[in-house]
Amino acid sequence: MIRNLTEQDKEHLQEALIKSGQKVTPQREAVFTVLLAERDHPTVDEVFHRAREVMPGLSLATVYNCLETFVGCGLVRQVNHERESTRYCPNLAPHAHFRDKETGRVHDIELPPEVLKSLRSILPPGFDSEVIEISFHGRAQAKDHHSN
Amino acid sequence: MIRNLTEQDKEHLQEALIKSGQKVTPQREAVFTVLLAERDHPTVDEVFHRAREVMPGLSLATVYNCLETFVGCGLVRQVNHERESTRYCPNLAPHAHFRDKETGRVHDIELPPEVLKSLRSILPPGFDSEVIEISFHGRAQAKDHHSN
DNA sequence: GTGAGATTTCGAATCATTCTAAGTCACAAC
DNA sequence: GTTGTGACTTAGAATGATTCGAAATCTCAC
Ligand SMILES: [Mn+2]
Ligand SMILES: [Mn+2]
Ligand SMILES: [Zn+2]
Ligand SMILES: [Zn+2]
Repeated sequence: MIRNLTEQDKEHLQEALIKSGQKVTPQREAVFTVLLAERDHPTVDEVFHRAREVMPGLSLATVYNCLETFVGCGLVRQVNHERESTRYCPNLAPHAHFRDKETGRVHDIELPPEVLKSLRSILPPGFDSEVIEISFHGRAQAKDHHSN
Repeated sequence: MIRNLTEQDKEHLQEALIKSGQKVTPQREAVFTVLLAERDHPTVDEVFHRAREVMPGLSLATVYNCLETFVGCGLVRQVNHERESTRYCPNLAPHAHFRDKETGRVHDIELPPEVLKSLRSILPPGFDSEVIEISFHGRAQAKDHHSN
């Protein structure tokens, strides 16, 4: 289920952590591994339970800490939908999120550069945006449970 | 500070409530009045304190109830930014939100139909979205504190 | 005016997240 | 090799926005 990190992913993790003056720890590796294993935007609690299977002593606080660290060094994004638990996404390409009303599942939606550009263009002069979050909410036909 | 509702706004409120089988109450009128008075996307707590000035016995639970009712009958929208308290917006035109990193203020950003359309177009077949939320986060030059 | 149902109110409960403080660990300096 | 330092992890308590439960009050059709 939870495969190990590829060499490439391991380097990605190491580089990002070390570049921001932080250490590579077994807990961070385990949490990062969980995030990359499935692209289903897990909650903290879901990450916690998955990571525990491979590292039984891991604490919930540490999962919170790891995820915060990853967000801080740009390894993952937080995804919020209304008042639900925060979810985490390791997809660094620009994309929107679609939350399926029925299943609760969150899907990545590719965001072409020209659409991103047209979105930025609606900002009046003086508004300078660093982050844009786009989220859809509705029904998705369940064609493929591996889709993201 | 808090003006009374115009006849038009009052009718809007009555119509929406009655259409969905609910009653017009003094509390609901007070909360709605507060929402329309300033377009600054207040939190529940802010609505509560403003409405209290005009109706001292009003309870926080009722403010939660009223706002939930209004969202249910389409009179206002909820606005969420990350993990912060939910804010409320009476602007029913399609628009995006811009949260100013420095002031915390939330501004409405007009959303032209063609941009909305280009956004919808990124959804793959089978994805049917009822709600799209777009939020920007960054710095805005404070030209006009009345802007929304 | 009455009664049924909706609404309001207060306080308690929930629950995701953050905080605190103590225990571990990695590793550099001596 | 011991020791010191700072970063990291851990368990549990605290926080705070929101929701729930139950009793009191109001509203409106009859
Ligand atoms: Mn689906
Ligand atoms: Mn501003
Ligand atoms: Zn994603
Ligand atoms: Zn708005």
